[in-house]
Amino acid sequence: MKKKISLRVIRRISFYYEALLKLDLPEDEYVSSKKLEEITGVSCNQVRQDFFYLGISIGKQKKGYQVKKLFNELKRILSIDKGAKVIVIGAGRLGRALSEFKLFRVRNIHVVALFDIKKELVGRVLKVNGEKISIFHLNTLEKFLKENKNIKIALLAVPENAAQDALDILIRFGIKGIVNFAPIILKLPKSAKNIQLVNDCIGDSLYKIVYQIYHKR
Amino acid sequence: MKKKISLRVIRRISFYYEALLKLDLPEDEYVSSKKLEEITGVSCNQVRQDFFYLGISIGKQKKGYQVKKLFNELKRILSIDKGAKVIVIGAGRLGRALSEFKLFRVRNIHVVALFDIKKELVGRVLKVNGEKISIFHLNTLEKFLKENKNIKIALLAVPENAAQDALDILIRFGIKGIVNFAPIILKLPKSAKNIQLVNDCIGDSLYKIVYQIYHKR
DNA sequence: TAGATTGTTAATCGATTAACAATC
DNA sequence: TAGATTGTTAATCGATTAACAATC
Repeated sequence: MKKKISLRVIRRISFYYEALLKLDLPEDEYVSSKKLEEITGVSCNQVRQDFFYLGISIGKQKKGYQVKKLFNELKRILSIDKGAKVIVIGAGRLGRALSEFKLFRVRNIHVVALFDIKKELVGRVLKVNGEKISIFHLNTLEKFLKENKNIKIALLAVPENAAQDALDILIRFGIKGIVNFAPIILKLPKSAKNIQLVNDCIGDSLYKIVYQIYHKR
Repeated sequence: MKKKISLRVIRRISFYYEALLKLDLPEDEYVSSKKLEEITGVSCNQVRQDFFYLGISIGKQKKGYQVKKLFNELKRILSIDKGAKVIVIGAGRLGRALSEFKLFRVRNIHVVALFDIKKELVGRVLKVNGEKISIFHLNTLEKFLKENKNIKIALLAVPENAAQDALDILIRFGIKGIVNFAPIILKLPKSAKNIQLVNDCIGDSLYKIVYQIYHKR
């Protein structure tokens, strides 16, 4: 599939999916774009535009979209059934918070291991929803990834000064997708081909609020 | 000030500011938009466009922007000198991670207290950069805010099912700006006037990575 | 039938990129 | 002077909103 997708579209698709989950309607029920607007706050025009863009054309005039079918389409786009196993680099508070992030479960995304270099963290085991997740030493990462070829995604939650090094290591060991939560903009080395990197600047929204509070008219 | 500002502009302004911090140049040195492009990855055209939009016109042809002056402008826009005291609702891992988030310090943003309802959390004291931050019971929030009128901003890091209630409480007690980190889209009640709310969906970037990994060509 | 809702196109809006005269 | 860099305008690009024919 060649279609480029923006973070905004992914976000809205997520809203629709979560809205359906929340509604918990019978599978043969229908929801209209208008109904989705009510729940998600996304305008019905935008909803239909998104569906059109993504090739979802299962609507019935006067009724809307059958819950079951829509679920399937959204699941397909979000790869919910395939899910994903991810690792977290950095087992500080942020890394651990991400590991237990509830919404990841709904998306079938599982944190399977954390890595750190701090003695006092390595060896600890987190319990998340009954599953045990171990914190390993970073120098065992290469071995770990060789034994777990299906892991392609890493979340980076290390301190700012360790982030670029960690990124290089991840790429070297074959990770294909990285979300950087460290407060620094990382860039992919030119040599990195087919690697996906997103910088997630956690504080941004707060800075906007601060701006608005101080600059409000 | 009436000028609307987008999250993207705020983000880039933050980049510029952090880039200057990192460069740590003498105050009378100059940086050009080209130089800022190198460090931040934002194109020099965008840099100048942003400065133009925000009324920063301190550049000298052939030289660029004097570090000291640019610092002052960026500080002014980001209200760095004023800073902000904020509270965190929810003292789980996410709430605690936010409380110790390093980058907030650079922005002169201080978490001064956390609130929760869990017995085992209430009364605990976090140590962040030498400062002590207490976890109080949520039912002491009203009193706390009455005694600390300067606190206008709250970060919401409670579980999904508690988020809407917590938002209502915050508004009732006079909070003016809220960043919601709970995995749910909150909406302001119609009665809420002059309240700023931003939903910060922490997982989004990961979902995009997952999409790209599975749909890459 | 009349009303509601889709799929799709067109119009608008906003954000980014490009261009360039001014000038140090 | 020639080259570099600004401030600003214009062109382009992308995303959202509006409109509406089709039709159940």
